[in-house]
Amino acid sequence: MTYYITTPIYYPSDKLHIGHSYTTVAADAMARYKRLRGYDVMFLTGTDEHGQKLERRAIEEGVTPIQFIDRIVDGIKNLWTTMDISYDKFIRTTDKEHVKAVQKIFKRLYEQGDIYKSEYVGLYCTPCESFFTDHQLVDGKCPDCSRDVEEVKEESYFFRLSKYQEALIKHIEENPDFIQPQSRQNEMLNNFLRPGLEDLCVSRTSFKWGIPVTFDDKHIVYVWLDALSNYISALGFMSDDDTLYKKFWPANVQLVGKEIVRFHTIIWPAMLLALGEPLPKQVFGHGWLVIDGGKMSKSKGNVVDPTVLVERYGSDAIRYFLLREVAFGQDGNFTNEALITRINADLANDLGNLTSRTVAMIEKYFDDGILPVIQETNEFDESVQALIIDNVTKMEQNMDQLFLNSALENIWLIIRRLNKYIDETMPWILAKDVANRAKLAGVLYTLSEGLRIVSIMIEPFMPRTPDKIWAQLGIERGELTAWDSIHSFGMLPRDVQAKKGENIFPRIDIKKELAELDFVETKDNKTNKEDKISKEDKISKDASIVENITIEDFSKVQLKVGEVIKCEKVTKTDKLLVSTIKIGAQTRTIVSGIAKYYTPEEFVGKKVVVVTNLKPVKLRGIVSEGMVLCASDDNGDLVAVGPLGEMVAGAIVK
RNA sequence: CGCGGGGUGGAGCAGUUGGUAGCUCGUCGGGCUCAUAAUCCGAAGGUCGUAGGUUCGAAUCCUGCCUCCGCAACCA
Repeated sequence: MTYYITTPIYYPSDKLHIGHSYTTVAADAMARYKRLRGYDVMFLTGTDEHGQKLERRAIEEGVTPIQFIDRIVDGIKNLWTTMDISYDKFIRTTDKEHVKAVQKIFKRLYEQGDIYKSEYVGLYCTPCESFFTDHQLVDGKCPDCSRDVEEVKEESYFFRLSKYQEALIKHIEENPDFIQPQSRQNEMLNNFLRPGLEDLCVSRTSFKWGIPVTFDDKHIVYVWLDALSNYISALGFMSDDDTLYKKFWPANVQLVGKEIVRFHTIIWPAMLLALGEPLPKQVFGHGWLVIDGGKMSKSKGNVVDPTVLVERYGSDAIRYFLLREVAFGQDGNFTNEALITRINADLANDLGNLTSRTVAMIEKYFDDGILPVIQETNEFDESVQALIIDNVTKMEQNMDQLFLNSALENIWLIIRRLNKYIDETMPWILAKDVANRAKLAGVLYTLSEGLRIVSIMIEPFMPRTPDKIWAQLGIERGELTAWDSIHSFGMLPRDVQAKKGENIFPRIDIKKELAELDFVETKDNKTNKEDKISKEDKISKDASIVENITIEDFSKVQLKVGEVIKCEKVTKTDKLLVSTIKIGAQTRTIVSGIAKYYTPEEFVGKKVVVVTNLKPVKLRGIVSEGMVLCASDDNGDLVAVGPLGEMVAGAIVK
């Protein structure tokens, strides 16, 4: 039995954040679980190392692309080591084998007619170095700089994506498990497949950092064909030795974030269809960790660095939190408070404390901490055992569907039941009477055996904790820690020898910790921001340093006070308001991106400062004759600027 | 009418095929003392966004509306 699971390959232009860890930890838990179940597992992760952005980043830093990338990739591998990621292979798209495979794939698709050479016809603005489509243009001019654009034909290779549209729809409809969760499947069908696919441009000539097309070396292979191929090139597809490919492909699960479901469920399968290879059995698009309800992003400065957290709480705790807190497939909140609450409640109080009290009682009540073999059962044993076996079964079912959080819930039901069992049986009372020795030993045996079963069940999620529990229960890794040993209750020999150790999960002082985390993280994000700014300085030396201008320069800008006499929302936009503004005798129509901050009603009647000699532009079909001045802060919050006292509309601002 | 996902006790969420609304955290009261001020029991707290409809019966199906979040578009 084989099991092949992949994560996306990450783009090493920056340090990874907690979101990347989330995907990878989930894949790791599955890989570990399947190994424990006896599968021959291949767990692949890696990095996508080509493209213009990396080329540029390297230039900024004054190093070669590979020097730049090597450094980041080292960091990524270190992160995976500290998070106990048990990948079997780490692929880099700069690996020789990968490069060769991509070149062969490209050639083969070309030779069989699935890739053809054509011209990418685009409208190009030379100063802005950008292509635009027809409807992006404003009055036939560049939307960025309003200069003329020229029609440029760039020779490119295209992949016949459209040819596979019907086959894909059919495959998706016939294999409801192919795209999971269901909502993602709907999205793909409604948004992309049914409206129709366009052929995909798969080569570039505008930059060099990539895999050259062998038969036409002006071209390099563009990201799709390059990056997506990793899942099979890693197994030696089209190489001299494709035993791994034969063994593991098609993948059982390809785990991806929801933002890249489209590439993995349309472009990737189309490529495989073209190659005549089987499609992965499942592509699972999980949700995001959001911070305070919003997306994590560098500009917001709310990026969570997993290394900081792992250093403080250990990888098992972080892994547990990630997999427990959010329903897999949906978005979930990440907050430090939720993290610490979970660690305290579930790990310290429930699991950690259960271990402590069990072990402590065995040591305290029995000589040398060894349970006597003569034991008696009690009225609660049966229900406890039944609950354990039931939840073992349910946990396995949940794992097979990738419901990791539900699987963890099953485990915790057992843990809670065991804590309750202690109160029900009251071993400290039994300990007072020698006549109850056998009964007492029976209670502590049930607890030990329950704990042993739990310790095995948590191993896929928390690879370090089981050893600590086993040490306290006097178990060595072997038959007694094998997965099969949890399918029936009572595998643990009766003469348990317990030995108290350190608390496996110390309780955290939440108030103190939150304050410290806050401090550490703000500092981190700040330095990131500063780093970024200083880098930008390097590329555009003068852009970020504000130059002094003369009064003549300033007087080129004509500013006037205007009164908003009419204002409404531009239909089908989120951000645009169109206002009629009275400036002296004339009125003007001005479009502004302020709908998030002002309603049309409250904007009417406001006196604002308007740039009156700005070249008119068309926005969403409306000619905007000027600009309303607004102040905005780092968070993007925005407020319009107006005269502090009474002033007539049309007054000049200077 | 661009696409998709939400709106469930104070907070965060479950509710797979329609049959008296659950979990965790928090709050309050109680029990216990083996344990990491932990644990166990109990209580308060929800007309499941809203208005209709289907049904013997709907958080669960259908329709309209309100609202939030992503994507797309867009920010002179």
